[in-house]
Amino acid sequence: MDYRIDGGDILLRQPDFDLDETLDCGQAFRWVKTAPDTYEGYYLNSFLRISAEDKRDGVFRLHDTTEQDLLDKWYDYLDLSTDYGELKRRFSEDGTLSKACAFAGGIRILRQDSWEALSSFIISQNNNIPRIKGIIGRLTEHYGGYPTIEQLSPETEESLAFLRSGFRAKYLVDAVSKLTSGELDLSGIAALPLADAQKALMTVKGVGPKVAMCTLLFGMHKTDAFPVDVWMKRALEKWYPNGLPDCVKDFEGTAQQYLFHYIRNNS
DNA sequence: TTCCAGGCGTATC
DNA sequence: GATACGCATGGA
Repeated sequence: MDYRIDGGDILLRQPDFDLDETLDCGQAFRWVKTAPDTYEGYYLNSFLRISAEDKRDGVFRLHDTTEQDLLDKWYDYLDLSTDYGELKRRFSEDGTLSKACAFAGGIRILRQDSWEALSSFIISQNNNIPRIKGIIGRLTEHYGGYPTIEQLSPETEESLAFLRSGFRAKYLVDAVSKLTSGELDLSGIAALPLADAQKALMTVKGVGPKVAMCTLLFGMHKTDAFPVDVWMKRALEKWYPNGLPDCVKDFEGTAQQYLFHYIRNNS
């Protein structure tokens, strides 16, 4: 990791990283673009303002933060240990993926909190991104931050009406119930093989194959988890009717993000 | 106004 | 196991 301290900020040199493509691409819903090339958001309850200082050289300014926070939080959250240049070289054996990686080469998979990912993607189903952000915004405003499972445990479908999340409220309540009772344990699920983990998550009402895969990919950093939504169905029909190419092995989810962004912005 | 959204539960065959 | 349909809400 290439960084230096600059007053109260950190200057980070990081190739293969674009703020729009990573923080505003539908994998996380709490980042707000507050100025050109500037985002503000949270990992759990840690706030960060990050801006692109020099796009050509891939230099970013992490405002009002410390070396300790970079090493303890943002290094993991922004997945700085992964060499995306190497991954993109692997993916580029495939013609379509080569174009997808060239189209948006600054995508990274954020390592989000598992509960935030599970609840966010429950909210995301049959919904559009602006409204998903609105519901999650009301959620965090109400609790003064992203609510923990414990904070949500007294809530009911009726008491969550302020979210205006529609039929999804009862699904949140069921997830909280199963996690509070111990019937379900996210850290335990993270240790399971992919198919078993997906099956366990799907015991929650409102969690189907896609939401489970999103939880595994974005909330547990299972890079082989491959969420198939309406966009990926179109991509698979169009480009991969006979299955994914071998070059994505173990990183199907990472490849999915490039393909998702590519087909979503080119059709 | 009408359509549709990073799906899923349920009913039916 | 496959397929059809309804679902809360609001952005476009």
